[in-house]
Amino acid sequence: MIAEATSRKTRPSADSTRERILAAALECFSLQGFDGAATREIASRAEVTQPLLTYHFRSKEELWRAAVDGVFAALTTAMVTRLDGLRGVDEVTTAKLLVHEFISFSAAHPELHRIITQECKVEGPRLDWLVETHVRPLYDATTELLQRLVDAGQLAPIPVAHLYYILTGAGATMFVLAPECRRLSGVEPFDPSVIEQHADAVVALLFTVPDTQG
Amino acid sequence: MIAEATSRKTRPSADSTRERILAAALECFSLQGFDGAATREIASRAEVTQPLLTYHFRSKEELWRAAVDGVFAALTTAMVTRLDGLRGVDEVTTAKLLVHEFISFSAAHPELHRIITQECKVEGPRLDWLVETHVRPLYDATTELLQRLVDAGQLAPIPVAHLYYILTGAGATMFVLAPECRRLSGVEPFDPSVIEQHADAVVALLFTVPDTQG
DNA sequence: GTCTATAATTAGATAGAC
DNA sequence: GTCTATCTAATTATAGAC
Repeated sequence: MIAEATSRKTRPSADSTRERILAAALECFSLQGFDGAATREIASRAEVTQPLLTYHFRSKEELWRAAVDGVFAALTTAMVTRLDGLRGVDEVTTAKLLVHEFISFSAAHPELHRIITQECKVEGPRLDWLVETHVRPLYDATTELLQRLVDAGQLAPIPVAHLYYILTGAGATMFVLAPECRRLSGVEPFDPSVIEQHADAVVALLFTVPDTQG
Repeated sequence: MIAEATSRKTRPSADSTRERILAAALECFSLQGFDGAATREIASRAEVTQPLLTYHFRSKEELWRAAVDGVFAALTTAMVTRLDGLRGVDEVTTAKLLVHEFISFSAAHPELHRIITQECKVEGPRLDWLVETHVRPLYDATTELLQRLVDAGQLAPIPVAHLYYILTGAGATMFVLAPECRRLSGVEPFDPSVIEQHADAVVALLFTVPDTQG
């Protein structure tokens, strides 16, 4: 029905196929790890055959990288978009709202933390690539903000490396361990009001400067 | 050289073999997950052959359970021993020292959190068993203490399910992501003084009740 | 209690038709 | 761009010698 541009190099179906493969790959890799994920299952979820993965992405390794690129791009977009909406807002309020945004993202995309946790188990080229390509920019931006808040007396005087892992761990663990949380407490972690409540809790604990009087 | 009791049912070598297998199994399962861990590698690390695992533990599944029993037994021992040394101490101080103990244990045995994280990715009988057998007693004891502290005004009024995941996430993540932490910050998470500093930080943030005056 | 040898399954990657 | 068929290697579990 619709005339297609003759200049395009790939068939119109290819884009959506790639997208489906990437979505399936992210899911499988985050759930089962790089070695544990079977390319056949990724293909099956994407409703294509297994050799097609090799056609679109040269190898399992490159497919993994493309899938990881995807989540981090989504995170960056979410954080930058939020920040753009906060021009002129003071730094403490901005930081609190960014923590909210980060926790919302962690709930919507627990794959992010799962992938990092998976790869942090064994030293290797995948961890090298992951940290240097994606995590370091995130860490640097976060800890720079945290340091300014500590210097301004808005955060407890704790080294920023510790604050970083307290923030990310406290923020994400409930969603990464969602099936456990549901069983133990009856709380549904992905309920929007629960996500909100969790973010409020983390912000409340983080942004309360302790008495210097012990 | 040494005369052995004739009444024992297993050879003297068997006990130490079982221990070596269990140690190797815990390491492999925590690093690679149940499916990812190869029984051949577990056997190799324990310096035995692969069919011997089947002899001592009927299947890979039962080996996994035995290995998991081991870490949780170690955690229980550590916490109970610490608690026994604190008879007569007030509840707030006790709680703070138990948080320290938990964080020290998490640093010494990151396998605990790795195993839980692994299994929480897919619903299944292993997760059922893990939660009901080992995690629930831990969760119940912890949240009962947290609730008493909230009621006494010693902790911010946050639902205990949230406090539980904030505490465990904030306490353990730095050690679970140790290779990343090292690269990003230069901080060595397993340095005893760093562990101590991290525990102090978590306690400081957790036990500071926010101003009700916003 | 520990081994060697092997059976049955499944993995990622490739060849080549369409 | 997508498929079927297949190769090679690695997996858990088992049989049976010692």
